[in-house]
Amino acid sequence: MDILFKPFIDHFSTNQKLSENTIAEICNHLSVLDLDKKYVLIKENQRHDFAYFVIKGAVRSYYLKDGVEVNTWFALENDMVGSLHNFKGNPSRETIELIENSTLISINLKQVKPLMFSNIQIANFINAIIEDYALFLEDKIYFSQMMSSIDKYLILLDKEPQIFQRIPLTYIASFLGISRETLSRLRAK
Amino acid sequence: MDILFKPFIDHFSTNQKLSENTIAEICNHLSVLDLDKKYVLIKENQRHDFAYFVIKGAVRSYYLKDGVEVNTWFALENDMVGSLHNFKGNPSRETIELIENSTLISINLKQVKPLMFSNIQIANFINAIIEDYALFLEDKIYFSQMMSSIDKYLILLDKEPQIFQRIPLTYIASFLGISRETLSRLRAK
DNA sequence: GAATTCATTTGACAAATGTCACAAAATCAT
DNA sequence: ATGATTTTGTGACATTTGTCAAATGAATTC
Repeated sequence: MDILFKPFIDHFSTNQKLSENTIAEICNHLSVLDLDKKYVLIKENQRHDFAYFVIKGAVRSYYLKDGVEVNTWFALENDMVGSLHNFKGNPSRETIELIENSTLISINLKQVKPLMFSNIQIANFINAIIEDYALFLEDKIYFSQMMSSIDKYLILLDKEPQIFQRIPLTYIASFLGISRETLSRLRAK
Repeated sequence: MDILFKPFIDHFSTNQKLSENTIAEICNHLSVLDLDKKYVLIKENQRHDFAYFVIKGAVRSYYLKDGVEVNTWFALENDMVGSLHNFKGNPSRETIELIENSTLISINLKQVKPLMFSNIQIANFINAIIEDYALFLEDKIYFSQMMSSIDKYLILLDKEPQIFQRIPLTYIASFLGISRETLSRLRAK
C-alpha cells in the first residue's frame, strides 16, 4: 500500500478492523495526485464520479450566480471533496478548484461502490465515509441556517483559524453569504 | 410483518433483495405510532436516538432564536425524521413537533446499527437510508445557499404545492429565512 | 354560532446590507 | 526591485428587509 493512502484508510476504519485483503481491494481504486494551484478538479455542469481526499493543500468550491463566483466551502487537510449528487450521475452544481498546490487521493467511487454488496467490510467502510459526510452536511446547515453572519465569522475564526491565513477574505465573504465590504466592516470591530 | 412497515422497508431496499430473516430482524426494532397534532417527538437540547418515517401526516422541525421559533424543515408522507447529530449522542439542536395527527414508524437506531457489522444486508439497508439522507441534505443546502428567497418560494410552490395547503405561511416564511411580512409581500406579486 | 384564538395582509418607518467608486495595501511575476 | 495584478478597506448612497402596529380574514373551541 502506498504510504500516502494510510491516513485515508485509517480515517474511515475507526469502528472496524479491515483485513489485509479488503485494504488491498480498496487501494486498487485509489491514486495519488499532485496538482497545482488553480487546477480545476470538477467543472460546473459536467458529470464526474470521483471523490477526493486532501492529503495536503486547500480546495474551494464555487458556482456562478449572474456571472459572479459564489463560494460554497473550503476543504483542507483530511477533508473529503465530492458530492453524492454528482455520483448519482447528475451534472455538478459547483466548480471545484485548488487554492494551493495540493496532494490528493482520488477514489474511483464507481468501481468501489458495487463491492459493498459482496464485502461487508467495504460496506461499512463506505458507510463510515457517507456518515461522516452527512454529519458534515448537518453541521454546514446548522452553521448557515442558525447563525447570523457575525456569529459565523467568529466561529470560523475560532474553529478554523487556518482558513483566514490561507483563503482570501473575498472567498470567505461570499461563503458567509455577505458582500466583501460588509465582512470588511465586521472585521473593523 | 405489520403491513404498515412495508413502505419503509421497500423504500430503502431498491438496490438489493432482503431475505425474510433480515426483514424480520429489522422489524423487531420498528413500531407504529399514532400521535396527535402538536405532539413533540424530540425536544431541543434533549438526547434522543430514534428515527421516524412518516406514513401519514406532517411534521415540522424548529429551534428557538431569541425566543422566536425558527422553522428548519417539514416532513410529509414517506419522509424520514431524525438526525445523525442526535444519534451520535449530542443533545438535539431542534424541536420536532407534529403539525397534523400522524402515523409514524419509529426506528430504534441504537439497536439496529450494531447489526450492520454482522449482516451485510442490514449494512446496505442502513447505507441506503444514510445515502438518501445525505442527498436530502445536499439538496437542502443547494436550495438554501444558491437561491434567493423568491426563487425558493417559487420552487417550493412548484415542487411541493401540498406544503402550502398543509403548513401555515408563518412557518414557511421562517423556513425561507424571511419575515412573514416579506413573504406576504412577495406573494402579492 | 358566537367568541376567541390564530394567520395573513398592509402601511410607516428604521436598520442592515448591498452597490458603486476609489484608495491603500499586499502579493505576484518578470 | 518594480510594475502589474490582486486583495482589502472606506465613504456615500440606494435598496432591501425587518420591526412595530393595526386591521382583516380564517379557523377552532365551547
